[in-house]
Amino acid sequence: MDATTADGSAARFDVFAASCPSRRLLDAIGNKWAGLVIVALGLKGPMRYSELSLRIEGVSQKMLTQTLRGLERDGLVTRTVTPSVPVRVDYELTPLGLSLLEIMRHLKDWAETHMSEVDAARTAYDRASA
Amino acid sequence: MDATTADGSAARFDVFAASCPSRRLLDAIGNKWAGLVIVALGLKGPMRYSELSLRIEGVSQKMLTQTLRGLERDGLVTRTVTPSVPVRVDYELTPLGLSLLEIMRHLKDWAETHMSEVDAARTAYDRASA
DNA sequence: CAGGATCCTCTATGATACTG
DNA sequence: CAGTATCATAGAGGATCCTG
Repeated sequence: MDATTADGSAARFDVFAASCPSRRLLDAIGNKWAGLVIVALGLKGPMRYSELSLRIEGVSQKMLTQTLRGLERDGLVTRTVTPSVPVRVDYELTPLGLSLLEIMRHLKDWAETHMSEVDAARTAYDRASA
Repeated sequence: MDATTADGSAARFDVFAASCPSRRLLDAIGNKWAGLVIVALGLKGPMRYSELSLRIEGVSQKMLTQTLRGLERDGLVTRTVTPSVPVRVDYELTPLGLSLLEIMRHLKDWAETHMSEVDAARTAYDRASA
């Protein structure tokens, strides 16, 4: 993990450098909705805009669109337009998106396994502070 | 991951419900610095506040303190004060924090493996849009 | 050294209205 | 249906000064 190179030739990754790609990873999945969209698309095959909208509780049109655009730009999802009379648009995970889905599943598993501990710690902390 | 049950009997977690704990997981690691702090603490043993501050490029005092407090509250790190003449404070991952570190390593690995693909997709997308 | 307290600035996110 | 455009706002994040 060298932060020494500016060219990036021999350097691997330095999460602590402001310019490291791994920081952009956090941008990609760290935002409020991207992870949720990826997991939603992982549940089944292609999903329509409206399906996603219904499935992901609380997302606004703007945020859903913005998130999908970002994921498309990053090569994580594909956007397929079918020019029928009411237009139909399907979103689907790319292979790259599927690989990220695996990570999201790890996150999900961690949450399922340890979230109660986090809650307990939080309660204890708050009680001690009060 | 059933989103189908309204009764909640058989349902485990529904990431798509606004109240699901998994959303709070995203809060815990999705913010700009928490993940970085965890990875930093995973590099070696306990670290002092100033060490972390130097290691994590770009963090402000406020954000570092705030992040550490949050992680402590969630039971992911411990805070140990040594009342020497200039006070000394060490932060260290708890077992729970270590388990999350594992996930962070998955994320890091994914980034190292696929970030170039993301960059390529991004470049292509931007070129096509121009 | 390790923060606490303030003030200030964006950015992320949302609500609403409109369109091909 | 699947968005785009616009306006509005809370809160994340940062700069700075101060203290035990």
